[in-house]
Amino acid sequence: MLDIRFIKENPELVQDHAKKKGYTVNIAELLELYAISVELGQKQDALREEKNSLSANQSGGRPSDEVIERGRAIRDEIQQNDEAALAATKAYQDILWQIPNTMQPDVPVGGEEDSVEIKTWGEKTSGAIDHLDFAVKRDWVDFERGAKVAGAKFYYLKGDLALLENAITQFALHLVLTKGFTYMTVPALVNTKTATGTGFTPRSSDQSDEYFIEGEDLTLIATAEIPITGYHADEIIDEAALPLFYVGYSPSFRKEAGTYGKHARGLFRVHQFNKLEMYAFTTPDQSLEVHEKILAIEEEIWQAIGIPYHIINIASGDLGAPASKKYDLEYWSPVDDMYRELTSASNCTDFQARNLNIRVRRSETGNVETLHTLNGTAVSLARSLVAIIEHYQNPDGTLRVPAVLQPYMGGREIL
RNA sequence: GGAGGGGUCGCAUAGUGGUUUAGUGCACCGGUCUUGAAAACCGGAGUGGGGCAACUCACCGAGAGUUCGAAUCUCUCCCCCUCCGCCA
Repeated sequence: MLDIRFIKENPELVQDHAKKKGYTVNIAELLELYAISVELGQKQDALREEKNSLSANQSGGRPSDEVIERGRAIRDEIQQNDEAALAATKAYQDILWQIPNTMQPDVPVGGEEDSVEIKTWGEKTSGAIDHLDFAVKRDWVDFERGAKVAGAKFYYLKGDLALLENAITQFALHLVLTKGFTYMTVPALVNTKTATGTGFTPRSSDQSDEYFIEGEDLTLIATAEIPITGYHADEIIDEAALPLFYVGYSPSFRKEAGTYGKHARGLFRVHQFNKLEMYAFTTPDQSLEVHEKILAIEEEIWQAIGIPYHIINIASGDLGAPASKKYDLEYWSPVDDMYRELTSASNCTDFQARNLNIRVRRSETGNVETLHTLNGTAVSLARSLVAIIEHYQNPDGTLRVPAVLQPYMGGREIL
């Protein structure tokens, strides 16, 4: 969520950015409800002050009937006001939670088609066999048995393709580790507080993309970003420790309801995939630079593997609530003759951190402030396999192994 | 899952209804002393909200309750420890 005081000082800005992101929120109503909440809170505080002074004057034994009578009256009044005060607080907070993060000045305004290409790398080629046809012929992937065992869009990876997935993970992990990241594995299920704090919709929402465990306060993670964000919840981190870099490996679960249109075939969009995710906790003044660093690592990975791509600066309408700016790395698909999303890097500034109460203690002043969080995909495995099959296939049905992955495939050059 | 024991301001602890809006030790910051440091002594210091400020409110795992008054009593839940059960 945003800082209510920031909203109070910049109502037009917040309203404008929310609109550009495609969110319908009423800032004027929010501020009105907030004012009511503060006013009721002040009233309660005054009553509590009197209550405290009454009991502070007692030194043991039973106070006079008068004092008890006054105490009862105060207690009842506090209780009566409490309902309205809590309702007012909830009313403004309900709106506050719906307000998306503000954006950085260089975010393009508009919908998906307004995202701006800022860089291209590699050669666009054309004409390749669809990854699913290619892989099924080699008995490398089995969606039919996935459906039998779990449901549509679940799958098995088999043999060399499963081994290649492991090789990609190992290669990317070792590369990221040279950049100062700490490797962690994470809980694949998280509680509601962690999921919603990271910016994912709760169980109650019909738009939720997450799977929920019935009868438990548990959500299957859609990305390791969720448990890593929660890792430092309710902590105050010394400035000297920042930036903190983590790289987490986890399965990712997504319902992907209503996305059965284009590009739904095969491994590109599935209900479960493995992912290696980079994550950073930074001071507010470090996050812009770290965002570029994370993007640079993503580029380094995909240049090393040898997949042509471009980088786009995601337009406002496609950013989502938590991100203040987002880069996508889209690889060039010689099957579809278009770019398709492969990885993503977001600067969520203090939006997630405020939800989960993650702060930094400044070295010089000792002041405490909300820190910044960033996340970026190192490799998203199912999609990585699609890209590699499309670009490294041979006409005879064999697959070349990208040179940097060969050490992780026992030196094999052809699969 | 069962039984028992616990969760207190960074760490360690005191506190079983009213000068506790939480004491003490360690660590931390400032000062005295010292050539400098250590030690000793003096003082300061939690997080969040409201207020221009003085100041004030909330927070002792979370929530609810009893009471004029709750860290302290009651209930529910969460987490940790020990033992048992189950199990990679």
